[in-house]
Amino acid sequence: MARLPLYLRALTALSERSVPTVSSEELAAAAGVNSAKLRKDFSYLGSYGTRGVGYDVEYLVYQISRELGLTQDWPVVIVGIGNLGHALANYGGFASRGFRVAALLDADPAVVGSTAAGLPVRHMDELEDIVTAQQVSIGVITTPPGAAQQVCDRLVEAGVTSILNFAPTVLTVPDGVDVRKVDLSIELQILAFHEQRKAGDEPGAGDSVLDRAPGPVRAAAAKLRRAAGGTAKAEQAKGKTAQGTEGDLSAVMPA
Amino acid sequence: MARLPLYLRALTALSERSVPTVSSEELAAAAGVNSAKLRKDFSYLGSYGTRGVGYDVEYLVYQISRELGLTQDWPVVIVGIGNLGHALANYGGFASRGFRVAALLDADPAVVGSTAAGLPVRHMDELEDIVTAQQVSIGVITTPPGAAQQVCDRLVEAGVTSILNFAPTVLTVPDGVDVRKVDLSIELQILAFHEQRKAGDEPGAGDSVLDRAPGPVRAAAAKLRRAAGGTAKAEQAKGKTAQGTEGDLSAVMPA
DNA sequence: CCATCTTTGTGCACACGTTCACAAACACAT
DNA sequence: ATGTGTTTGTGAACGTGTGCACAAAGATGG
Ligand SMILES: NC(=O)c1ccc[n+]([C@@H]2O[C@H](COP(=O)([O-])OP(=O)(O)OC[C@H]3O[C@@H](n4cnc5c(N)ncnc54)[C@H](O)[C@@H]3O)[C@@H](O)[C@H]2O)c1
Ligand SMILES: NC(=O)c1ccc[n+]([C@@H]2O[C@H](COP(=O)([O-])OP(=O)(O)OC[C@H]3O[C@@H](n4cnc5c(N)ncnc54)[C@H](O)[C@@H]3O)[C@@H](O)[C@H]2O)c1
Repeated sequence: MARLPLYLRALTALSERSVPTVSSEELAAAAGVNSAKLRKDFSYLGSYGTRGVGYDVEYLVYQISRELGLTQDWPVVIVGIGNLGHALANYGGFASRGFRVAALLDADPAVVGSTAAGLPVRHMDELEDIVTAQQVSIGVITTPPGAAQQVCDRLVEAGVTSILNFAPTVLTVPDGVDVRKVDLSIELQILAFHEQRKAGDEPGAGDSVLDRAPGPVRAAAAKLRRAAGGTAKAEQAKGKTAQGTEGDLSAVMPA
Repeated sequence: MARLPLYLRALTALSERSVPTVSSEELAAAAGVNSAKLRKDFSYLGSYGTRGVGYDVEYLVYQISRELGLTQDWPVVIVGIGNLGHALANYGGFASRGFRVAALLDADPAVVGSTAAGLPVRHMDELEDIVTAQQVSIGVITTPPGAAQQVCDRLVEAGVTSILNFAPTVLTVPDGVDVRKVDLSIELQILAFHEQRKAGDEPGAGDSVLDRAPGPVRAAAAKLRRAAGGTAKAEQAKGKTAQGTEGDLSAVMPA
């Protein structure tokens, strides 16, 4: 399950404080989940606790680490050493969790050759050699969105079977390849959505009348919109033209 | 729903190519979801398409933007201008999606006063004033994990009601405050988990014998572990001591 | 050795999200 | 105006994940 890393983090914190055992209740509180869920997770995992006492912290740490494959360390390549790539390269939290940065890669000759976090930035041409030689199976993509799919293809071709994608792009990969994406804009948009909910429910304060009208009015409205060659009421959209870096909202009010 | 931003991104891409309408099938493919799911999302949202034709791209873009609260722009503060804070400050994708960086904040005097992405880094003391004056409701935490809860408390106290947390910490907040977390280590660990699954199922290759034995052997094993004062078989763990930056795996083999 | 108390492991019901499949609705050509 | 083709909107079945609640298991104290 996806909650194991959470448990592991809570457990290691306890381990550092030399706590010998935890009850499911305590651990669940520390990890921010339901205690029944935690117990079910552990039972499904096969790890056994002791009734009346709880779980042995050290044993669980080892069990979960093993289950997650953290008893071995995983070489990782980072492709696209810009703002985000630099930050990731400098991040110490990876090494401490069993992930080793095998190489930093970029296509820009101006970036290639510089160092980040003590590692040299190497050229994309070396990708295949590096992946093969060091048996890299995990790749991190921090290139601009336009290059992401192309980089992804090369990674997969070279033998990478797990990809962590930071570019706001939907990657298509063959079966057997796992992709996880981290999209900061989406996170913020979700927050904004809830934020708006809190601040009273009057989203547009105007055009909801037609849209919520049932029956034949709907068809009329649709026809109207199409006839106008676009959004009939887009004039209500803010004048913010936003010279989109990725050009996402740049066309709320089209030409 | 959490998929609206995805749809929005696909739709804006279409909008830039001046595509007037899309079928649910096409859009679903572009967003990487099931078409029925997409239709249900839209119907739940209240936006109407036209049967036999599809959805009006511009109209949908506006509708979703409005639903997400993207017709207004949201001031955001970033706290902790280290590696990650810098990267976020430099990221243009926020501004283009309706998010404006209201201020960069840090506690370190060595960092305060420098500039990042053209903005000055200001001291934490100014937090309350900034949040109040600019009516900031969204805060981003990129401090070390130890400071995260404390920073979170101050943000909430100042009036922030939505928090995006990059520190590997479970934040506790009062009701009415939303927290979303982005944890890169967890993402990598999940990938490693699946990666291990692919590479044959022999996680420990040794100690699974006892653990999977049913019946009274379980109790014996548990007793044994407790008596040994820790993991009876942790000796099988790799010798990698990992001088943990956050000290996460540093205690797989305890003292 | 027995009683009591704590905590696990899990059966079960429930709620939610997902997917299929199809009728109604609309466009378009004739 | 009518038929045909396309696509939406949604009812209903399905699978999954979640949480309650409780019996069994073991610890602990007498
Ligand atoms: N910076 C952030 O905080 C942030 C936040 C959210 C999302 N993102 C996303 O992460 C990605 C990277 O962001 P960034 O700010 O670091 O951008 P950036 O422009 O600073 O860095 C991109 C790097 O990728 C390299 N690159 C370009 N094409 C390449 C190719 N074909 N092969 C290899 N390398 C190539 C460039 O040379 C550059 O060094 C973008 O997709 C962005 O949308 C960034
Ligand atoms: N860098 C990454 O790629 C990365 C990846 C995953 C997670 N993270 C997490 O993000 C967080 C930041 O990472 P980083 O690499 O940028 O760390 P960093 O050490 O480079 O930056 C942290 C910044 O926070 C500031 N700070 C410390 N205490 C503060 C306080 N009480 N109030 C305000 N500011 C304070 C520091 O002065 C520093 O500038 C960490 O929790 C880390 O675990 C980072």
